[in-house]
Amino acid sequence: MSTTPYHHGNLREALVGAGVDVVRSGGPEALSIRELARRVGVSHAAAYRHFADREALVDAVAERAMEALVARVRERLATVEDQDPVTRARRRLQRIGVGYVDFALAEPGLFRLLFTAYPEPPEGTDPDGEDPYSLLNVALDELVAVGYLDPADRIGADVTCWAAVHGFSVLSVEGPLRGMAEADREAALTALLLGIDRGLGRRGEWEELTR
Amino acid sequence: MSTTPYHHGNLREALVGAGVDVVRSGGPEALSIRELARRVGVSHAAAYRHFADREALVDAVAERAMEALVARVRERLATVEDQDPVTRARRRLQRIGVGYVDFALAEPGLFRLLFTAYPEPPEGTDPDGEDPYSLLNVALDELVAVGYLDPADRIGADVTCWAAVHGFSVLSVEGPLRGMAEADREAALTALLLGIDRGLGRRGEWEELTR
DNA sequence: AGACGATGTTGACAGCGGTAACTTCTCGGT
DNA sequence: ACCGAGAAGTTACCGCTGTCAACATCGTCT
Repeated sequence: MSTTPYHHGNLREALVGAGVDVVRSGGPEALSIRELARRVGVSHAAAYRHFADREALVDAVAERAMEALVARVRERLATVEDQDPVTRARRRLQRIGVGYVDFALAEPGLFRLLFTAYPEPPEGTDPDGEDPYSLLNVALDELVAVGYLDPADRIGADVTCWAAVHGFSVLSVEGPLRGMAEADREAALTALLLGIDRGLGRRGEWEELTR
Repeated sequence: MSTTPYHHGNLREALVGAGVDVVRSGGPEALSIRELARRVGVSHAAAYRHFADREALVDAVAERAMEALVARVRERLATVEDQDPVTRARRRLQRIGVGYVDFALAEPGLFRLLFTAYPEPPEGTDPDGEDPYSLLNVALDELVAVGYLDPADRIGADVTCWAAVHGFSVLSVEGPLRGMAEADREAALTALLLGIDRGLGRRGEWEELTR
């Protein structure tokens, strides 16, 4: 009876969990059905009872990665303590960016996986409404509400912010900015977020946001 | 004698050329040594006389892709005809961004390949000095020279611009912005480039850059 | 002429995604 | 309490890939 039972119990979860481990250490390209089956101690064909194909498995792991990303951003968001509404809103936007990049650098494998799952839109508006894009939009609406961001400039601001932060992450994780010294990267990110903040704010009534 | 000669002549070039074709139509994942060999009409192992492994082949194709990207950006750059030095410099920066994104959307396969070649830095400072990053730096220096960009803000400006434009491209080509309506994307890109321009310019002495 | 190095071929191996046919277990209805 | 249906796992196979080793062919230099 000490022999492993014929049925695993909850193979699906086990596979996804192993998938997260593999991607964390080896990146998306290390994610193979056979490798995961091996890790879980099951034949490779068993996985097909729970996933239509490799892509479905990748998607499932990507979902986990997305949850981790959102968690990281929320975490950073929670550290904002400013009282002044304007400063607070601006800082919140900044924190979203910091959290996003943080995650990308801390978990390059998971981050790359998120945008490697080519066929299906990795983010978009999740039905459960838990994606970084939503958080970003909330933050931008807040900036409009407190009067920092001109409503006319609100259009396209989401894409601009997302593109800048995502681009920075991609270039840092798998692009030419990889291998940049930590301090330099920190400075570059600060400059980038400052640039966004500056580009969004109304002219005149502007004051540098402290680090 | 009409039989194909035993030696191909210049197999390396032929393989890379076929590689470009394959990637253009099928993306980086369609790039396989055997497929290229088949297209060129040569045995699958012949490629190993010219490339150490698949990665080397991918790199060679990526180099071509990079040349095409630079060509596209230069092309766009050449269309700037403004006389006023400041406007001219600002517009040149804008054109670089437009060209970059244009290429990404026109050649998604080649663009993705550029940043799929994980192990080796795809861009970086090429010895022959022909990469988009150099063009960007020249444009930014120009902005400083004409007095539009504060020298203090020059630091990190390169990364900020690159990140924003690259991020926009990535999100449009393989990310959540894929499938966005053409007009919407156009508007979003305009807003993004405007945001960059605005974020860089000195306060006060500022005036909207016409489309 | 003849040897040699570069180039191309054939054949093999392992690992991958995916499918089919078969086995084992679980569970719900009588 | 049974027992049959279907869920879950297994083995065996296919074709594809990258990669290597052994062999064949060609131009070229002496």
